[in-house]
Amino acid sequence: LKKPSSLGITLLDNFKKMERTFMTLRPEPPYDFHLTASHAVNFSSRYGTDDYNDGVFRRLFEISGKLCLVNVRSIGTLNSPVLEVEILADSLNSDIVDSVSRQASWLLGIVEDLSPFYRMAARDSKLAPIVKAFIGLHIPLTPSVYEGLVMAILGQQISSRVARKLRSQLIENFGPSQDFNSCLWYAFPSPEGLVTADVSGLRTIGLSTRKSEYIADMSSGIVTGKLDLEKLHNQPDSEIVRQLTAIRGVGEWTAQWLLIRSFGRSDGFPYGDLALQRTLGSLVAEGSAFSPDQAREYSQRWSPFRSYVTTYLFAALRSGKLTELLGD
DNA sequence: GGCCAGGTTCGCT
DNA sequence: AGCGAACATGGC
Repeated sequence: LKKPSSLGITLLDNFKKMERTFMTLRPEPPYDFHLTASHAVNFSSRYGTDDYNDGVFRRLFEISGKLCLVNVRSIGTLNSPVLEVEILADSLNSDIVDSVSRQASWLLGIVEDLSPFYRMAARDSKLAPIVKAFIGLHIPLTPSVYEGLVMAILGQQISSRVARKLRSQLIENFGPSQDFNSCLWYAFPSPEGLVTADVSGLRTIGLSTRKSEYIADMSSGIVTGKLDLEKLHNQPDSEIVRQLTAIRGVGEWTAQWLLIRSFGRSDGFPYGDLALQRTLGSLVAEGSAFSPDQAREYSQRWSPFRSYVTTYLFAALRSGKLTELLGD
């Protein structure tokens, strides 16, 4: 089977029993689809279940037991953005289409209004050039808190490269999959799937015993109903952090990360993050990294938009443009 | 081979 | 409260 990343746009040619539908979404301008989709896949062609190649963002969703492949492309502009969403599945109904519409909107950050953040950034001479270079970047969000949590735990402490490998391994070993025209696509594993995988199964992909336990325990909590992550959407930031850090395997870094990537809050700030500390150092302190306390202290000036600051700084870092944007 | 990487927990003072 | 070790793996 071919890897999806090598796939052209000829996906539909041989479809016989597949159903297909289209819809359009209108993001809050300014919206840069290429930047936002690139960020969603971490500036590689594939990240977890998400794939971005040839200008098309693709992801396999599992919606009430049915697997749906979603293809999104831009048919608008930065200031007048329009996205075309194509949905493919064995069978479709209006509930599935509604659900895909909601999830795709959330995933690609299309309802976020960036203008208050841009007004603040314009008054900050350090931040302004970096923000300017990524105008229209919205924050991609995880379809479920569970997915964000599992992905964050996988990424704790290890290099981003190792983390990426673990993430694809997790999906390819334990995620539901379906063949679409000789391309195998994977959806994110369900809590049930990872409970079945068990600590021993999770360890086989290269996770430490401890991380395997975190993930297995958390998945089991969701299956048994003891843990309800989605209900945290109704809570204030501080309460989300409090309840998340009570989960074994979740510390402050992970909780702040989830505020940004899974709850869509504007003011998350993972000040314990080594890469963020170094980036802040090169931004304001001539190169020497900030301590966690310094980072948190300095970041106060960016409240309540620290999720965006974090995202734009990482975008600059990961795209390799940070140094050139700093030298004025 | 040693050390570190987009942390967290656990067991010591 | 604060500090150090252990954790799996890949890259330099």
